[in-house]
Amino acid sequence: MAQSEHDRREVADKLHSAAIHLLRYARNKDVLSQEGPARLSALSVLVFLGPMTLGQLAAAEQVKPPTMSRIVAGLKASGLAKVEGDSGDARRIRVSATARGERLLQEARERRIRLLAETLEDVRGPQMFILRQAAEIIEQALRRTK
Amino acid sequence: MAQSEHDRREVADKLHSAAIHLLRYARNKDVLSQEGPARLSALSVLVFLGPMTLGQLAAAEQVKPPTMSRIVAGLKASGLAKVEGDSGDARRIRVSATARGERLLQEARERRIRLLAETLEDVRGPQMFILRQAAEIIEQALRRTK
DNA sequence: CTAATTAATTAGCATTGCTAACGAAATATA
DNA sequence: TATATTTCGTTAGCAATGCTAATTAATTAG
Repeated sequence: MAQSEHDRREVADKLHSAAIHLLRYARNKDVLSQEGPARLSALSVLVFLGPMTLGQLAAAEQVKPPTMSRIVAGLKASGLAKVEGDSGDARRIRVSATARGERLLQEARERRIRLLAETLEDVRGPQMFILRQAAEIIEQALRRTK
Repeated sequence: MAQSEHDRREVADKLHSAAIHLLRYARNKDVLSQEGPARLSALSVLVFLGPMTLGQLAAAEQVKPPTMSRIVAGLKASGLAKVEGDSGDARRIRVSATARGERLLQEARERRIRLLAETLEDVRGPQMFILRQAAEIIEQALRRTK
């Protein structure tokens, strides 16, 4: 069954709106970590995907290298990430999360998730299943597009 | 059937991640409008909820008044919003979208939606239904929490 | 009529996005 | 091999967006 263009756009619009509202709500807790959203996001990439070069990190975060250069400098200054030279190519650097960075990220993540979970408190079993599937469908669709 | 705390957190985490990725992807097209995301978002509030004071707009966007003051100044400078004195309380201002603001917003919105709709191209009927329901469940849950 | 509150702005700071220009290192080519 | 090109990261400088503190003007309370 082919989906009509109209249906797809309507769902796209609703999803976009819901995503904005969900993140705006979750954002409030990130303030507690004393680190900005760009740094937390980059840190989470380092924690979950492991060490990588600055360019790879910039690509993963979809920002330009100069932007990531400053984000990494900030993480380094806060002791959340460390930077080593790449063995084999002296132009590259190897960025990785420190133990403190991993801890801080898990805490920030905990807070966000707890906040969102409270919001979902009244959502019942079948609806929870729908949400779980929806998240999976979205990620798959985005992966395909990339 | 009571949802376990563990399940709720897992779904919250997945939704958070999916929302981040979805918005990061959609963001790219907003560049075309030559207006930043904060201005487009404020403009959309004006377009869909109608004229309001600066304080109301700040509250709707969950930012502080000085931030909104500058956003409104930007919109005004671009001819996308206009500002009038409030009849009855000279401290207040009445902010509203101009015709050009409405047009630009619809165009930016169109681009975003079209981009996301393309991403959902391969999503079939039943899954589309899940996404539609998910968006609704999220909005409802957030409305209850607010 | 004064005092307190409220609405918006201004000033100043930090973060985060960009492009342009640069330096250093690696790779391709003549 | 020597030079040219490409690649990687940084620096400099701009704009947008978030904040708090302090100011101004208007309204409301006492």
